Amino acid sequence: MGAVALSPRKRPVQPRAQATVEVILTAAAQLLERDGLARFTTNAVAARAGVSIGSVYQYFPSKEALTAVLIERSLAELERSLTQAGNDARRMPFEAGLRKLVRAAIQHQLARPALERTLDFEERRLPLADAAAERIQATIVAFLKQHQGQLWVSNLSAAAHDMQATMRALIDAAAERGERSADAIEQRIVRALRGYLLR
Amino acid sequence: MGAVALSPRKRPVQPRAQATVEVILTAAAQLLERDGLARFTTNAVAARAGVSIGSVYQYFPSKEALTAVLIERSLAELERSLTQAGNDARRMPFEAGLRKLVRAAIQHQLARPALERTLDFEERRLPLADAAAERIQATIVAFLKQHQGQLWVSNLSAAAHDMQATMRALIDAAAERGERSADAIEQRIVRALRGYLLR
DNA sequence: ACCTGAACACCGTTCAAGT
DNA sequence: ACCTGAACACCGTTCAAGT
Repeated sequence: MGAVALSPRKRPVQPRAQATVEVILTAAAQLLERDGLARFTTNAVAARAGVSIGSVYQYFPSKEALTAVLIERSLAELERSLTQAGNDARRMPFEAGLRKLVRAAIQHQLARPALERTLDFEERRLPLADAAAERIQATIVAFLKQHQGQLWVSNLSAAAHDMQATMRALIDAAAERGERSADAIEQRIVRALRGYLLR
Repeated sequence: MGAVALSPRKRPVQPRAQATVEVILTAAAQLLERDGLARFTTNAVAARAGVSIGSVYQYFPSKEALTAVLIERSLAELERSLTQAGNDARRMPFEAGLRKLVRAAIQHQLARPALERTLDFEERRLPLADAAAERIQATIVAFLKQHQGQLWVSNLSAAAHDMQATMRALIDAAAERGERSADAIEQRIVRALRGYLLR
């Protein structure tokens, strides 16, 4: 029935408590990375973090709230490098700028491919209204707007959405095959997006 | 520790039992479609199917075995329409053939987008060795081989894998935005794949 | 052959009790 | 303020008992 509570319950004020929260989040990330959602249990998180289950629920109102924080942190990180890439791209021709954005996404996703893939899935399942996600979308739309004259697409917002989906899919697919060369992945994504976008 | 058992446990021989298995699978599909993995419980499946939980476990050794059968059926269906499309494509130039394949994938995925997306996620989580999936891959590789002279890609197997990932991503993204026009989706996917593939 | 439902181990979450 | 762990409702899975 009721929606799942996702926002952290209570802010840790003492340094000791901040450390507890970090150790819990680290354990959660490691479990999600190693075993995916299947063995991601609150008991396993507490055990791996070396705290009692009660401590987990003191700061996180639900299992999903743990995932939500990991998603937010990941998005904040992606936002930082994508904003930087977007700024660099401003003085570049279309394809060089596109390459900058693609490169930022690859580096982010390829750092921890298994974790990112799971977070991604949960991101679409959970009703997060994340500000970083909206700024990421806005950065891509701004890039597209800048080159709109050369582009085939008219709905820039939908195009930005499709770009993110395509980048994620091709990075995940490469990671699944065990590929690790960012250069080769970059080239393929740029080719696909150029075909999608250009007039 | 041990791997999850995925193959059906026992074949229903009497018509009554075949009906039981079907009603269980239908309930499972409806639950997955409506609520995703979150509320997909064996108890809910049994209740919705109107059978006892014992009956579910008589035919399926685990919850994942239910999902596995749904995945296999979905792949078998996609294989049928993709094989047909591949045959039609044989007498066509590259882009018309590509369009045939893309159209088949769209029609399959857009029929039940939410269900297909969840099955897709589980497909990569579960250790399925599905024959239909390999024939789908082979069909796409065969198509690529036929036009290899015009193509930029050298690793046809990786390219076929990327094509499937791209198609799924762009169909899912469109479905997520509420888009329902197969024509518009087709055009965007064909543009992206043409850019990816062509020299 | 097929179906049932109580039983058991485990998971998500709460809460009274401690420091 | 922070932490603990027993307690409870529920879920995955089994199995003895039925037709």
